[in-house]
Amino acid sequence: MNTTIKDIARLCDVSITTVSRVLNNKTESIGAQTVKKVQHKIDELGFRPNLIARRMITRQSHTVGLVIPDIRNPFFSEFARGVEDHMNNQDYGVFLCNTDSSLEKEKQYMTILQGKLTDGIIFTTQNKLESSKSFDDFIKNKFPIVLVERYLEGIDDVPGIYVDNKGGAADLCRFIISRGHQDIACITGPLQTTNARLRLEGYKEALLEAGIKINEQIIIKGNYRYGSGRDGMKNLLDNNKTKFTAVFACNDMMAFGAFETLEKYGLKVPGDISLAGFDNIPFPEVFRPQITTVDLPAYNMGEKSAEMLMKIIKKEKLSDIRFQYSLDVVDKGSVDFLKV
Amino acid sequence: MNTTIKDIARLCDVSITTVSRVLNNKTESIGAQTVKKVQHKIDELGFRPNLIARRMITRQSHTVGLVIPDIRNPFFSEFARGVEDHMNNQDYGVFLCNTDSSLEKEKQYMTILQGKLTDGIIFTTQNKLESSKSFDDFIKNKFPIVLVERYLEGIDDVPGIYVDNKGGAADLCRFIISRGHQDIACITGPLQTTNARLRLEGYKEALLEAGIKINEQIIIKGNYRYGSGRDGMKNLLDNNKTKFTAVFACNDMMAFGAFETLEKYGLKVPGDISLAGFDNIPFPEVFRPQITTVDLPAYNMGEKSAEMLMKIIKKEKLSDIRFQYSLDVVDKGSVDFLKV
DNA sequence: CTGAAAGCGCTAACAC
DNA sequence: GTGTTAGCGCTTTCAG
Repeated sequence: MNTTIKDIARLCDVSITTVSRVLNNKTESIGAQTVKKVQHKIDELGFRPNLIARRMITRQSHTVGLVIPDIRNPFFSEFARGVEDHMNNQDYGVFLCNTDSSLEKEKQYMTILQGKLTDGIIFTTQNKLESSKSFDDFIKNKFPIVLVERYLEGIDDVPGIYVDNKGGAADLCRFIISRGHQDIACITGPLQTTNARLRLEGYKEALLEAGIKINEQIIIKGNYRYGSGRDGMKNLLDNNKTKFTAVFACNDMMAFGAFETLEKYGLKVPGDISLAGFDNIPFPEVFRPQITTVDLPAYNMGEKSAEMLMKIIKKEKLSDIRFQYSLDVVDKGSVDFLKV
Repeated sequence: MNTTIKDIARLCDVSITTVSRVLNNKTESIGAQTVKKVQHKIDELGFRPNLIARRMITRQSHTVGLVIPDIRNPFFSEFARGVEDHMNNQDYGVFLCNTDSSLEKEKQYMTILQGKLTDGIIFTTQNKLESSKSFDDFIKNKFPIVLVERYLEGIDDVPGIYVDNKGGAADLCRFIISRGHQDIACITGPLQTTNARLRLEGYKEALLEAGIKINEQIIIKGNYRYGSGRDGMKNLLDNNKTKFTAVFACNDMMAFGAFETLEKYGLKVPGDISLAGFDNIPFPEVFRPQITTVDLPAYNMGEKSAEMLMKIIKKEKLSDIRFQYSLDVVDKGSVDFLKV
């Protein structure tokens, strides 16, 4: 049997209320002697109050759920750390849920998290259709939730944080164009997802604005994974009849994959082909290749979403129900001036 | 007000016991009609039982704590994923705690986790003295815990999983020696930690066994961080009078740092200097440099520790109280045959 | 087959 | 200053 507040009370010859008060630092109205006596016993026995019981009464779990596709993805581990650090400062804990973006797992976790296990949820997903099914309950129940880069059609009153995918992609492409490139290929993300579509839109916007015609032949569909970058590049090199001098891969992983192919074909980056990605996955600076990219402020986004969630939980007013980060291009030298 | 089991009972005109039974699938002894009626109401209202209340009674949280230094470190995110996957299969959740190896944070988290929030803890730490202070309570309380690569002096009845640091380092150095190298420098980890000491011991063992004299001049103290690899290498190159043809950095991050310096000095790896690390941090294969290293099976270790912890929680018998992984060298070509 | 009642360990009015 | 008491929402004997 575990020691409880009752045991302490008995041992100290006081009521459980008194013990409870000491435990909660409500000592203003208790004799200094009593406090000391009780505290001493608590320390002596190494007694820890049962938080579950406390939570039952106070009706808050002091925990939030963090639902992400995969903690091994550097973006999400950065993000998670941002969440945890902020929550930790507020005396909140984090319950980790990896879903692999599987609808099944997402639902399963959501159900558990709703069971009073958490006071709120930060939810991210990727690589799949933007359905709102998993959220119906949450939205109905008004369960505190913050969405991260999740675009729900027809629903705009759910708090969320977003990045300016379109603007970032456009800026990056403008940068490429400013180096003299006109024939710029694109390896897209999975176009069922809004953020992949937005990046593609940004690409098109920048080209059109520069008076460059969109050539669908050099727009290859990928899925944000390494392999699809590698294969997409192969495809571009083997089957395509249009020339191109630069490639915009819609995320870094695909850019790395594309690089593998370029290297295999004996093409230099930059020099023969310029290459750019998106995400700014953090690697040591000595690593090669270094690919020009667009930075996603993962840690900040984690902190920000934690901050928003806390406000919702504490019923404070949100300044913006949706927050959008603008994105910066990070020049790492993989895009150079076009030689004439 | 939230719906509770009581509401369902009232609405269905049955007792709360009956509702509880339906909720827990103990329907053998209930009329099919009743079950249907109750289940229907539950679905209709989207009712979810309060898990906190349930936990209070059943006295188990179905959650484990995962205490790690930093989820952003690829080793720990792999590890964490292994833990989560195993726990998930057992219907257990994971409560994430980043400590930055700070004693303060560790204690803070431990206290919370012990407060019945979790049924057990998986604990890892690094970069500091192996004191048992944080654990006194746990060990006294017999709180289920699994240590990961944490060596506690004088305590050997606490379950833990370990890797064969000494053997791995020795094998790696034997590999280097087998390529003809005799003058092998070493950049160590922080020697207050047991695992850094063990890696150094492995290095020495391999050299001695090959009849090579240990030269303390080319053993540089590092701290497992990138910067200390970079600076250690500089130190080795600038101030040291003994020649060396290979360097064993006691982890990959330091090896990458060392590589930065070598590159800056115009030295080729391999060719001019052979270089090896430890950990096998996962990066895409296109990346350069690729450093020969010793693989740490992070994901497996996560799964294994989760498995051990579950056995302890369920009071099943552990086959071994301590489990040790043997380690394999991964040749990535950064160590070549010594030119004569 | 079903229900009444006793708690789990704690907090929070409300008394004294 | 301190104690009594009534729950929080659920599970679980034990009766019927």
